[in-house]
Amino acid sequence: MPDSHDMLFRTLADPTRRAIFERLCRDGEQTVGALTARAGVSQPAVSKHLGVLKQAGLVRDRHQGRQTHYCAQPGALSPLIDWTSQMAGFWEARFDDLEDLLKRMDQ
Amino acid sequence: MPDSHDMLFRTLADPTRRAIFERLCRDGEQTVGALTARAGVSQPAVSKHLGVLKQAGLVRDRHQGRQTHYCAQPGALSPLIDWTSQMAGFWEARFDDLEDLLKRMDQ
DNA sequence: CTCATCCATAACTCTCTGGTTATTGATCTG
DNA sequence: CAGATCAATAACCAGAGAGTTATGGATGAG
Repeated sequence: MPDSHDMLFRTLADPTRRAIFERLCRDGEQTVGALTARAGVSQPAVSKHLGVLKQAGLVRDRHQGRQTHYCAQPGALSPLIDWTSQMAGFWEARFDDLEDLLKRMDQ
Repeated sequence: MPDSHDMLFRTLADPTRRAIFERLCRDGEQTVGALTARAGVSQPAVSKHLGVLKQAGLVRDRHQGRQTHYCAQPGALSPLIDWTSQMAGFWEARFDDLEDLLKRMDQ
């Protein structure tokens, strides 16, 4: 069972994909065509990236006629935030341990 | 010019590498041998991962005799935190815009 | 109905990278 | 000094994945 961090980090590791997500965060809902126009890669490539982003829960799609609108789901970033603060937390915890140790040594 | 986000995301995308970093955050400074013992991959693989982590600024090394000690530098995660909150920020800004719009429509 | 447009999928290529084993350099030990 | 241990590097391999072109299926327009 690959944890959610894994999918999240792997999904956001690609610059093109991250740019698409950023764009959706900045400017809101976009059609595939609009995203393709600025992505610098072909339309199938954009569709594939959107598929990966959707799989990771980072975007939602909405079909309207023959076009598909995608919008960002920034809430899906929370595991990433959790992980980051956990790492920082471990760091501080160990720092506190060191402080305790120094205090005890000081006595 | 690949921004620092890029290197950071790419570095943390690999599960083995991320596990090594997590371990250094949790348990503090470790030798290559100690890390290899729990990494599930060969020593050269661990050394390569540590090289990548170091390149990204996520770890520091300290040579002592014939062994090398590595420790995490969680401060290097800050661009990642910045990026994440920026994405969330864009989201909220657009939400505020929507609120403004609705307010104006309400008048 | 016919043609055009939009998006997704298929099939393929090519590069990148994470893994391996083998080796070397350096340091500790006897 | 000789042998052993630790970590880094070299050389290589295989799989993943990001890109392409080609195609198909569905919807809108004339």
